[in-house]
Amino acid sequence: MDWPPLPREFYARDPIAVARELLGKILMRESADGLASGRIVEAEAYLSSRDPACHANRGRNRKNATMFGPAGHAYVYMIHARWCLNAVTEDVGCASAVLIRALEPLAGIPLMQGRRGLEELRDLARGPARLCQALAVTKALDGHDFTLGRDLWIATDPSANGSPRRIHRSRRIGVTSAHSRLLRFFLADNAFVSGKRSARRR
DNA sequence: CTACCGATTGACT
DNA sequence: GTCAATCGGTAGA
Repeated sequence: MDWPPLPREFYARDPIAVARELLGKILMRESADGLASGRIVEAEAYLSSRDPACHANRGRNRKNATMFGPAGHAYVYMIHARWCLNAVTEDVGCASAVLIRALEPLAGIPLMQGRRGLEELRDLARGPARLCQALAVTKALDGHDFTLGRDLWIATDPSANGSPRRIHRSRRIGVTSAHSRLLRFFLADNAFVSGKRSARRR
């Protein structure tokens, strides 16, 4: 079974559409340690200059430069001493992105358990920094091209067979500005979605 | 060089 | 529900 990467066109669109459609896709990570993967169950859209919470809102700098580049690349940044992973969306210069917030672990679970230092499946990748630790995603992968289909990429789940999924939307977690905007998307009733119980409901 | 920040997490009541 | 540790990046002196 192979896992072809989503094409550039998937990412080169409105980040809200990309965030919604990333739900149910498989995030793949291949490193020297082996393969690990998980189903994306939660994502948030960040809308560039039209979104005060977006890192690119105040213009380009060294840290956010990847967001200003082409869609389909990884934007990795650090918050509270932890790494978080985004997919760059829209056109070059737009600087919008989708934050991948939680995974349901699929392959390489012992590898993820080792990296996280715990066993509990539900805690391995429930949260943006936890999933980066579980998949060994660091600044070294900032700017990485997801469409290459190696190291780090996103694929369609062949077992998903297009079955409709219930998607809920809510306020984004943790942001201090534009708090009221409903730009967080997650699979309803999925145990691997982050946040308190109240944040797992619409 | 120091000071400050944060799209978080984990431990706690 | 609350709260503080976390530390690399960045800005500014």
